[in-house]
Amino acid sequence: MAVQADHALRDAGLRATRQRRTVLAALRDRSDAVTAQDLHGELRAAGEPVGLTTVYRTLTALADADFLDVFVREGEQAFRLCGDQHHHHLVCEVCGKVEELEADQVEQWVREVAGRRGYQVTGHRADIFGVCGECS
Amino acid sequence: MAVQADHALRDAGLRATRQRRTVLAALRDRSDAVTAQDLHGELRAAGEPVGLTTVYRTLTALADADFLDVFVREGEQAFRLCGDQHHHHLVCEVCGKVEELEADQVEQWVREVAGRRGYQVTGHRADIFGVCGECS
DNA sequence: CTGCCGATGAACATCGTTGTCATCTAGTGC
DNA sequence: GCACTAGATGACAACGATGTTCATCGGCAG
Repeated sequence: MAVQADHALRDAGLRATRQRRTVLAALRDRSDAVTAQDLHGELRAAGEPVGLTTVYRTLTALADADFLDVFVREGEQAFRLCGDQHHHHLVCEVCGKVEELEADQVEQWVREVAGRRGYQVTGHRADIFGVCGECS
Repeated sequence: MAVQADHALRDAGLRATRQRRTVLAALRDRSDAVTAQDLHGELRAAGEPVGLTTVYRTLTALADADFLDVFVREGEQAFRLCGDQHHHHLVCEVCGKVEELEADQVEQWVREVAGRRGYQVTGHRADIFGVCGECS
């Protein structure tokens, strides 16, 4: 696993440091999105000495490399490990759990609309917010 | 027009002040999204004495009343006057122009997915980013 | 017209995030 | 192994967006 993490980091053009491995491992263990500050707090509480700046930089770097999804809520950004394929999200607003979705219907809609209006598509996003079965 | 603006404000439970009319008028004149700071700067430059705090408060209040759409880009939020019906967006990343879309396909997809996974839907968003005909 | 209460705005406080810089270390070449 | 160097770290400062305060102003109901 540590090896996998190293490869992932290497692929992103990043060195495999203890701090980065720690951050990646922490992200692997959860299906909800975390804030840099929260993650930093948890790592510190777990006895992992990692600087706040480093957590921010690591998360940003991983997000830039498309390893993480970024959610913006209430003025702060939360990160979450994600698949490497294009996908959409189903987010539980109570427990914060995130499920990834494929959506051919949406992809098709995007192509249709953009084509009809003469736009060249550079990207799109489609997310659903709700309350999952367990939380309701 | 001023009367319309007053009604709009009244409907939102807000008093029709000179500053709010000014902000609303400025928003009416553009189809791209503006930042509170930018709008404040422009109003000041145009000789309209409006406080930054007031611009923030007015935009937030109008957004809460669903008069404005809120976009988040690069850590700051941009506001844009929008129709009162639920809609999606087609955004030109070059000129910033925003077109509103209706999308039954998307609505249907949302219901399907949520239903299948046992979620109660509280909201969703679907936006397309691209380059419009004029800009490409 | 008058009074009340919401609205304003300048100054200040806060909070998430990014920049700085001296120090450290992963990973390469020997 | 070993030394070297570019990249990484982290304590701290700085920054920009937004929240708060409070004295003052003005919309609008009566």
